[in-house]
Amino acid sequence: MNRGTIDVGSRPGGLDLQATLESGQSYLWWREDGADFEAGTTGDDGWYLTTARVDGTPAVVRTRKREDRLEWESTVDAGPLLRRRLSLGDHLPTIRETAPNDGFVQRAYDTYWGMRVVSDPPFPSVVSFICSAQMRVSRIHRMQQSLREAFGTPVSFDGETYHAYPTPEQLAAASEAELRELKLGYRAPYVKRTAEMVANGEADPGDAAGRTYEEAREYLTQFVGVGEKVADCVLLFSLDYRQAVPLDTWIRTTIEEYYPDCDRGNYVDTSRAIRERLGGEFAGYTQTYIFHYLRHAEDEPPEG
DNA sequence: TAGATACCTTATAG
DNA sequence: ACTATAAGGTATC
Repeated sequence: MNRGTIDVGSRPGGLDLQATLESGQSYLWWREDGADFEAGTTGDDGWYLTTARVDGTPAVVRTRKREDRLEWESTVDAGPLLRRRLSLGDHLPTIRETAPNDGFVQRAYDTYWGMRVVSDPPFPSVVSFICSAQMRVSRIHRMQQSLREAFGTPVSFDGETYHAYPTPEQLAAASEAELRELKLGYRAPYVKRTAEMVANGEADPGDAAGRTYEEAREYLTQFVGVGEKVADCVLLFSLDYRQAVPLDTWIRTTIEEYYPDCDRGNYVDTSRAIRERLGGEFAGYTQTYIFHYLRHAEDEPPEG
């Protein structure tokens, strides 16, 4: 068993672990206490678990926050992995500086200050967001758990057996019927065909990185089940395009209510307009705070 | 090229 | 109880 701690208290903005992991950015983590992310259970002093691949080998990691330190235990040295996946190097005050000085945006930042935009591995991120179409957050999460348990490689850790997130090859080998049994619905063939594309080398979501933002989004839409919105999610939550603003039903409501002039009637132009309105470079970061705030704290009184 | 429609399944509202 | 509706949309026509 490898163990370690990471000081997060001294990092600008600190770390709100629960908000980071339960805000619908990543579907690759689960709570050790088994509580549903939508159950409203508060506090981030319990363990969160995930799997990862280190040099191709499946690993298990668990982490929790104690005071100003992030503690972790793992089958491997998980320090570097956590720093990256949780974006601990992001300078939150600099990011917040770019956000508009609107009341509800500032309240969102106040409420979840310390929440970081994650950097998930590309393939699991693509599959997660293909599954997200017309689906509730809790069920997207459940689907990824089902995929891991049905098709992932078993890994032993601390006396328990876990399952790594399936590889493209493992998902490509699954039948559409098997995927439908896991309640993926019409997303089942999308997941299978995308996994096949990656497995046979036709394309790789990681290859979108390095392109300009809009070219990268175009590249990702070649995968089956990946449209503009899902592509933006992958760019933001996996490939470090912090300007990407996924136009989901929540942000569309926000645009309607607060920024009606940004509605240009189509995805690409509306996306560009709201991206500029939310500060450009880190617009997606701000969108993530807004999304989480609208879903969970809209009725809470403002802080201060 | 822009617009309408079908699509799995489940939780929640009415 | 029972039906309608919506859920972090996309593919297809």
